[in-house]
Amino acid sequence: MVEPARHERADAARNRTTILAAAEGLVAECGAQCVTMDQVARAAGVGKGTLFRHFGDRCGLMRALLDERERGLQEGFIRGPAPLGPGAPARARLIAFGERMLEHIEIQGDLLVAAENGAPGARLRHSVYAAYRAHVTALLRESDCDGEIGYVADVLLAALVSELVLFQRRELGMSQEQLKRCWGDLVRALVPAR
Amino acid sequence: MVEPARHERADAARNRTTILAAAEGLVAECGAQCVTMDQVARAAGVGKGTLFRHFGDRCGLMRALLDERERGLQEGFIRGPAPLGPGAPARARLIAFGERMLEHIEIQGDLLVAAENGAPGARLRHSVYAAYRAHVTALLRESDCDGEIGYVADVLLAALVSELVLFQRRELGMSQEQLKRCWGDLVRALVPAR
DNA sequence: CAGGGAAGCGGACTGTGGTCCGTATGGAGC
DNA sequence: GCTCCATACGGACCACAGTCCGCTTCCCTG
Repeated sequence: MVEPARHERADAARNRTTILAAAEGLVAECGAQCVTMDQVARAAGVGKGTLFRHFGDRCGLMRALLDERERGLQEGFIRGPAPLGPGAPARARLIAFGERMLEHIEIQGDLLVAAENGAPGARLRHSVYAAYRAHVTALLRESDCDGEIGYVADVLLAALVSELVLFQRRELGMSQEQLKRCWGDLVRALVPAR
Repeated sequence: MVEPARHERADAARNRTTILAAAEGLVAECGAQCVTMDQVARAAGVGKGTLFRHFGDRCGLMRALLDERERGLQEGFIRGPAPLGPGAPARARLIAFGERMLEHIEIQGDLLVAAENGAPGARLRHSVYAAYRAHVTALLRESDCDGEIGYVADVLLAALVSELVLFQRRELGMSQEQLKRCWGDLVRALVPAR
């Protein structure tokens, strides 16, 4: 999605950046929730068809807006410094993973919700979920977690779904520190100490 | 929603049942996913306004279709025989709770997804979620679960979100028995043995 | 530099969820 | 049975996501 598949034509590349800039501005201005595709197209001075050609659907556009930061996240998990990256024990890395995600949701919350709110199940089928799942699964395997590792990964990731986290933060009034503490307890309860 | 708020007018009551019957038929025929509100209105011989007056929105209609069965579920949790109902130790009740939910999802899966796919966070704010959350929270408290009980309840319920369960069943190819086993392991890991 | 064809563009169009408001009707009070 | 008005009805109407297709532009080839 972020790569120009083969040879992206000059006008297409120009349009993509224009659209992203316009979308970014509108989202900053009035929230991801209330930005419409027509608005973005108009703001970018581009036809609606072009919008959908580039990003597939609304969620695709939102994901594209998140893409850069999301890639930063993934870099941190894979190659960054411990305890997020390699070097620390798997359980500590899992805890750091969750805390990092919670911080990410804190900042990008609404955008994340907008990006996930697509066709039912689309979120789970998407490659981003697969990547997180693979990461968590690997860490679980590394720490000799008993039981079905894939299932535990799904449960852990379910605890980090942005819709739920925002509900806990805003509706239940939990603080971020509290959520991080709870996440740590959860991981410690599910993953043996080594 | 299921009660005639005060004195429901005769024509209104008639329409409600007609609509529910029509919707039920259409859903049975071609799946909850692909039934449109116009279709239901036409099939029930009723205006669209009437539809929305009675059920608020699409999700409301789907929830109404689920309502009877859902109420059966809740009855079972609260007053039914052990281990689902009172009498068994809390941890066993929690395990039974999850297994019952998994069976429910097995049967009502698509309808549940259609009923949950509303505005972001609406599912969590809805009274049905609150009821399940209260039930799980009470069982956790009863079993002297350490840590933030509310958080653990959210995590447990997140593992039972129908979107996720259907993904695990259909996309990951997990069997229902496997899911029940995993659920049991999850509860046992999070709840002390007493 | 010219020609041709593929890639891209735009905006009219469609389908769907949801609202609005003028009209019809049930049923309470007489 | 009659009157009256809160309640409910219906379908035209709106907003928005997503599609379609005739036209334009880019850029590769010779």
